[in-house]
Amino acid sequence: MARWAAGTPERLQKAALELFATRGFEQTTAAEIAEAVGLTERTFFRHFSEKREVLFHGQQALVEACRAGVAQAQPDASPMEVVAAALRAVGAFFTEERRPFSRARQAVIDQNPQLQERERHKLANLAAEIAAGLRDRGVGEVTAALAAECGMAVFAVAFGQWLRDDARSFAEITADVLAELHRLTAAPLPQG
Amino acid sequence: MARWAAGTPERLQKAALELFATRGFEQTTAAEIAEAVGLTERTFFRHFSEKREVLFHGQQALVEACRAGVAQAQPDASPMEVVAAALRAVGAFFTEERRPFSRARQAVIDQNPQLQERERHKLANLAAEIAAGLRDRGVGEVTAALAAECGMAVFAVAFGQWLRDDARSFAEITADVLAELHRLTAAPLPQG
DNA sequence: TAGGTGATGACAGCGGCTGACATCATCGCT
DNA sequence: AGCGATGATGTCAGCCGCTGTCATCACCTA
Repeated sequence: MARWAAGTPERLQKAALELFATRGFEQTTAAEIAEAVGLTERTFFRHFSEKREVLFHGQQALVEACRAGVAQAQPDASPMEVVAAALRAVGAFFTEERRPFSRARQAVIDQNPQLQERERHKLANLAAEIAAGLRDRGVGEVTAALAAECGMAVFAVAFGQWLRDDARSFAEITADVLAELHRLTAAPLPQG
Repeated sequence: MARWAAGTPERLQKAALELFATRGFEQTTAAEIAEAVGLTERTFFRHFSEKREVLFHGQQALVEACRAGVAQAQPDASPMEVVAAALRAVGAFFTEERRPFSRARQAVIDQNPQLQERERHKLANLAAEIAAGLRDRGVGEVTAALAAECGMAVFAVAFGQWLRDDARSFAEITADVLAELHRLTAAPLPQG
């Protein structure tokens, strides 16, 4: 057990989410979030490098799930198979219990461009992670980047669907969106 | 002709690019940029909503080229054909004369996460623009979003190549990357 | 020449974020 | 029990990004 009250980042995140939801992101100061859990502004910034980061705490697990998914793909898998493996692994992160929190969090993010920007940034990092994994497997630079970016595209679309559709799991939705991607690009381009 | 010295945003951008390149983005204050062209910090922020925006001045033309590309696509074009049309239109923006500037600008952006974040944000806006155009054509929500995001993926990869490869035009590279996308997704997934 | 318009300057102020130093609770060791 | 090490927190000062407000000044129009 910790010396100090454990879960400080989590408590800050919870308080921040509530304050952002009621007052809005910009109308909430870091000092107010800290005060809500009995801490000071300075301490807030010791736990989070930026005010926005308080909403992204815990996402490291997602990155690692993604990395693991890439690592576990068959050695002879094609780039898109590796990407699919990464997406399946990511499905383990977005469990059913997580959905309410994700929804509340997304509602806040949808209200603020700065937060959307941050979320995109995290997504891009995820893509870079996958691309690096692909390059390690000997996939060419351009192919790796493209496949990873497409994986990001699928993820972004699937995640949005997952938040809306209570009836389907993240894995199901992702599989559908991946299939849709293959359908979309099935016909060759006339001017290709 | 204007009442005041014309091209103030352009002059600020030029000064900013030079200062960012030598000192770095964070080590350069908005006041310094303004002072470099004989203006005050306050005036800088009248031209640019944020310090970062000084590097994105002029990109509205890109958005409009993109929009025009979508509009000019054949009425019966498939989603990916529309995306390809948008990418071709965007090629008109990245002319040969623009390459040196783009390269210098990118070198600065590559050095700073905040700027990378901003660039991704702009790219996402572009994708949203294309997606909206697709929806206007009756393409379903999910398909539109996915196709647009894939277009963004192709653009991101192609742009990187364009900066590196002096010998090829943006249009050529984009066509290649689009072809690569179709190659990547040609084989159906085993678990699809 | 007078008045309108719009870019700029000057100033005050908030909030995000950081560095530096002090404090204090807990842990491990004796 | 006592003691030093460790690490989270508090306190304070300060820079910078960014904004509101009002004054100023250049230029245009009549």
